[in-house]
Amino acid sequence: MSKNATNTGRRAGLDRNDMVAAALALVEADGVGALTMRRLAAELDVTTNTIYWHVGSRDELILEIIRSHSRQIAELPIEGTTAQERVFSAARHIWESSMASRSVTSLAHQTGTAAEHLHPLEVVLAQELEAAGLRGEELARAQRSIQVTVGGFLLNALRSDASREGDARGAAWTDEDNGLTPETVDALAQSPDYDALLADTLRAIIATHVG
Amino acid sequence: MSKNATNTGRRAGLDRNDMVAAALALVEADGVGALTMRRLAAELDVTTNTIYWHVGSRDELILEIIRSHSRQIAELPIEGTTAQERVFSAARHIWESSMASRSVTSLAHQTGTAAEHLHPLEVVLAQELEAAGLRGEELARAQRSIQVTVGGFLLNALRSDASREGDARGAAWTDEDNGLTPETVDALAQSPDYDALLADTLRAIIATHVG
DNA sequence: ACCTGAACACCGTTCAAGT
DNA sequence: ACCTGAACACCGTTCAAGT
Repeated sequence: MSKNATNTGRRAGLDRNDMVAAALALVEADGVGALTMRRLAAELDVTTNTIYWHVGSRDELILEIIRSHSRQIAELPIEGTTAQERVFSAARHIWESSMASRSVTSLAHQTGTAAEHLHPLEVVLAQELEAAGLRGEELARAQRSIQVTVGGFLLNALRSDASREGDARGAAWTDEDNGLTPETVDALAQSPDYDALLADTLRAIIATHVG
Repeated sequence: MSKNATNTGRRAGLDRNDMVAAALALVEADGVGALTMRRLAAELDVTTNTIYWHVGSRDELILEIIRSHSRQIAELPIEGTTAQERVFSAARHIWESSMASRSVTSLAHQTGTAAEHLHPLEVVLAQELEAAGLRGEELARAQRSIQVTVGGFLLNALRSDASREGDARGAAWTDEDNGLTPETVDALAQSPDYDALLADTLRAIIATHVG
């Protein structure tokens, strides 16, 4: 667990960044639930107070994790030639990197720091919207509509991850007498393909704003 | 705190429904954070074990709260004459009743029981989509796209509630050198009108599915 | 059957004290 | 300046015991 071999005295020799890095590693390895001050302290071979001294509080630690990870997000190249395609590409990048690091995304969602987390990619989206000719209030509406929608899909997709196997996700639809067609009930009972669904939804939204 | 005057012995005389009702009242009064087994026990003038005996666990209690509140959701009348208008109306009902009981909605979101919570209103939406001529897989895509989008807006709107006053919500946009137009930055820095934004977004999505 | 008292194994956080 | 030991005020949950 201890990463510094040149530890002469009882000083741990760790700084704020080491704490944040270890916390990020912990979350990525064992999920959001594993991030407790006591576990992190054990991982670093120090007391919880050491973390408090360097970081301040659990909230600050989480904010730093998000900021730190935010800087590590690679800015994928925007693809497409038309304005709609390029905006679509920028929007999907937000989805893709969020899904790529699900644990951190979950942490960001649970702590209300999702905006902070994805800001770099959101800037790229805004730039593409400007390139498409949008400005000011008009751009803000498109931007937010896209951001919020992607956020909604992330929420559901990450929840699907968490729920066990093919359990009773759509059981509510089959186990009751709602006046729906059998083929509709069947379709609703199956687990959705969020990836494809987001693509369709995004295209619909983007078409109304840039075109 | 004690609601039963006819309490002869040391028996509390409370059943499962009383626990769930008190828990629901607690959440609506003091928010999700107030729902601890110990606080609920104190509210009912019993020990936590009494709750465990009647309900089982905190997770079961929350599920029952959601189910109980789900039954209390009034089914507002669908408005509009065209298919698009009526689907829009059904979709907005999900948003409206979720916002009307924010605390329970927050609880449902945090515990992954949002689908359970809003299911009655989602059935109404599905029925309107069938009335609009959709069936099976085609309907499921429309249904989910709408549900997930509304969920995303709820997530953001409820978070805006929680965040203090007019603090640094859009500060990230103004405090940096992203190559954006000043009027765009200004627009993005302001707090969004989720209600109006959802209306626009829903119309865009619905238009692509029912026409 | 229904309920209590006491305890277990956790949390985040703080305070006084050490070097 | 940097870190420990011990404690406070909470959690959810369980177990043996009472009536």
